[in-house]
Amino acid sequence: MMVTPLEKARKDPDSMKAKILAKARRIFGQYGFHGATTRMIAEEVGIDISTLYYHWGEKGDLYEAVVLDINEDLRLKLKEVGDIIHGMPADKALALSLDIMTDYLFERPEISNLILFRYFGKTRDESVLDFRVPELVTEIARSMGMAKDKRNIPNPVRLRVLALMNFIHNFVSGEEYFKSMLKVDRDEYIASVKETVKFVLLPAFTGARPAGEEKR
Amino acid sequence: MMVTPLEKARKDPDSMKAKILAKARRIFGQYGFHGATTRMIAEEVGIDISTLYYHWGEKGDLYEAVVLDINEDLRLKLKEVGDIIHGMPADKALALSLDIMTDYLFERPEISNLILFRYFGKTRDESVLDFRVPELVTEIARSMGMAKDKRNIPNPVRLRVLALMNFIHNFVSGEEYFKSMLKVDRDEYIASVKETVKFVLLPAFTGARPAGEEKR
DNA sequence: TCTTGATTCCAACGGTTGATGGAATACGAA
DNA sequence: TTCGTATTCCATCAACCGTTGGAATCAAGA
Repeated sequence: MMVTPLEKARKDPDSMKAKILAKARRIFGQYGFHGATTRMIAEEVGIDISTLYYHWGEKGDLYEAVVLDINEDLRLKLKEVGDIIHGMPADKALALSLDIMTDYLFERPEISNLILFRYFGKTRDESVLDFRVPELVTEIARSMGMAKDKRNIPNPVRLRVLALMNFIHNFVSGEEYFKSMLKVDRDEYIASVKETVKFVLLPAFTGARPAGEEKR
Repeated sequence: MMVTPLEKARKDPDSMKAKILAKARRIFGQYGFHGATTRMIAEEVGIDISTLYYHWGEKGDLYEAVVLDINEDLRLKLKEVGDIIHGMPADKALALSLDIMTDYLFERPEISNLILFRYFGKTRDESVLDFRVPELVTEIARSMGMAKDKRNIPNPVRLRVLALMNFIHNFVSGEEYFKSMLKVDRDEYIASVKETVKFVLLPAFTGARPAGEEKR
């Protein structure tokens, strides 16, 4: 059984492979594929650039590993959330899921950054570093009970799930920009985001009215 | 009175300055600041790279011109929409605004791309190429009647307006990715996006229930 | 026609990037 | 110790980047 470098890194978080991967997540997340350089990453880890190449091969391969790594994190978290909300009424379940995921992503903004980069940016060479978004979308739709046939999620539902995920990603990735625009600190900002997320999403997805604002 | 290169280009759309600017919008939008190269832009226009430098100076200056150019387009369009919906009831006004802006942005996806790049990406050198988002947000909040005091928009309202704009930008910028995920063509995709936009946003912002889905 | 200025291209520059070969170093097995 | 393997660093490469000087070309007025 083949063990990939990524599996090794995830198994032993103290290994050099894992250290490089962790820094690479942050740098790629901040600057995107082209904006990040292998030298920046190596310097961040405190190693020579050739050590980085020794462990991860070329830049594109490291980037791919980062993408897969983040995918796996997200998958695990979604599963965890799915277990927590299991059996709850739909409106409570959604509100709680949104809060948990918002907190989680604010702790790991590279996840949101990288996913949005993947959606919106083109890479100069047309590599196909696939985020497993389709599977994640299916997973969410399933655990939120948004589709009757759990196997075949209809397109409108898919789009709504995407909208829901992106909604949070936007606020996480745009933190610096939006924070300075609103002139609030991080804690205030996160609280406001949670409020806004629920204000916009709950009515559409559960029929609940937001708490006493926007009189009809 | 000083006339900036940007003003010249906007005044005479057949000029070389304007041609370069138009291509630069698309390339910067697709690849971001670092992903785009001056050579790519020059090649797209069909000119030598030094001609580009003759007209626009260094890369950062061209990028700044692109940002300002797009800002102006967006401002004009928002004003136009503001006039159209003037006097309409809130729910009709919002629905119509969303449809118009969605169509508009799908015709000029570089706008959405560049705005999102600005939010989410860092540039290696910390230039402050400001999108006038705060002013645009104020403008929208005002014309949608989302704040009582038109001068001082409260933060929660600002965040909701941002959410509203980003909602559309996401689907416009992610077109390629999402289209292939849903396996639909462009027309179908745009129609679905419009539907989703209204499905999610109308309930929260106007209290309307989406048309006959999601029972209760 | 000659002149002048604006425009365009060719050729090249220094710096940075991704990437590699090979010499050191570390370290456990024998 | 000696060997062998895994790891790290130094030095360097070719390609590409942003940028510029200067020569050629064009357009229009004198």
